[in-house]
Amino acid sequence: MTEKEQVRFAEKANVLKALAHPTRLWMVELLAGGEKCVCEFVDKIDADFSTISKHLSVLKKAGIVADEKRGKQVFYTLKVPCLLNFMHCVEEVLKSNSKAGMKK
Amino acid sequence: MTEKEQVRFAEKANVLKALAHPTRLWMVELLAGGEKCVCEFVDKIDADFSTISKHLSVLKKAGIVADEKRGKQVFYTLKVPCLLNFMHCVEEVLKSNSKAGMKK
DNA sequence: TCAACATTTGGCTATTTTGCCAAGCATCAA
DNA sequence: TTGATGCTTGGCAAAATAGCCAAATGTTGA
Repeated sequence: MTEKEQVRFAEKANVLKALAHPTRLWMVELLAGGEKCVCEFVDKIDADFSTISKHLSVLKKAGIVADEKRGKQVFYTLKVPCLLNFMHCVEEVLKSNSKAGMKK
Repeated sequence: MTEKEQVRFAEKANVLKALAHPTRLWMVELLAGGEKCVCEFVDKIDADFSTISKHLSVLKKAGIVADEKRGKQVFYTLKVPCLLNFMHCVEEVLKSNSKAGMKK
């Protein structure tokens, strides 16, 4: 494996790492329904404002969402809609797991 | 968010977490070309046998790969081919990132 | 200018993840 | 049986991640 390939895999892993958290996954799914401001996330779950903000920042650094400040609020949008199709594939995995009884 | 939904997001996040590692991503891509035994992975990169084995076990627990012992060797196969399409989407993210100059 | 609001950042501890080494388990050949 | 081979597991230290609190920042309305 060349060094270039290694870098490539690391970059892809970073994008996945950003998605690999229950809260962030939930955020991405919410964003699929259109832009949201930070406060909307905070309202919907029981988590610290700062925690939400940090999660959004992780998604942003990974290039998954974009932010835009308007007035006092910051609105986030999903930059990469194809992520939603791919979620279906993750669901496939879960389905196959439950079918298999999924001995851990 | 109901508790059931929370569990669901956690499960999906687990699948993603399993994929969110450079070495494991590389393994999945290799497996896309057909089954491989553990030794084939070890041959191809400079990592401990035990490290490789543990990575494979992570993928297996997540339901992404299946293993089958034949003789002295254990062969792994990709259980969920759709994961490869989804990789294309991850590539999209990278492409969009590099286009944007990607200020961190 | 001041105060309230919306959000981000810094700092910290607790938890999880990684990857190496050594030890353990099967399988097969001699 | 014994030893070699292929792989997994346990244990551990180092590194990365999570989430809370407190403090800092930027924006608007009074």
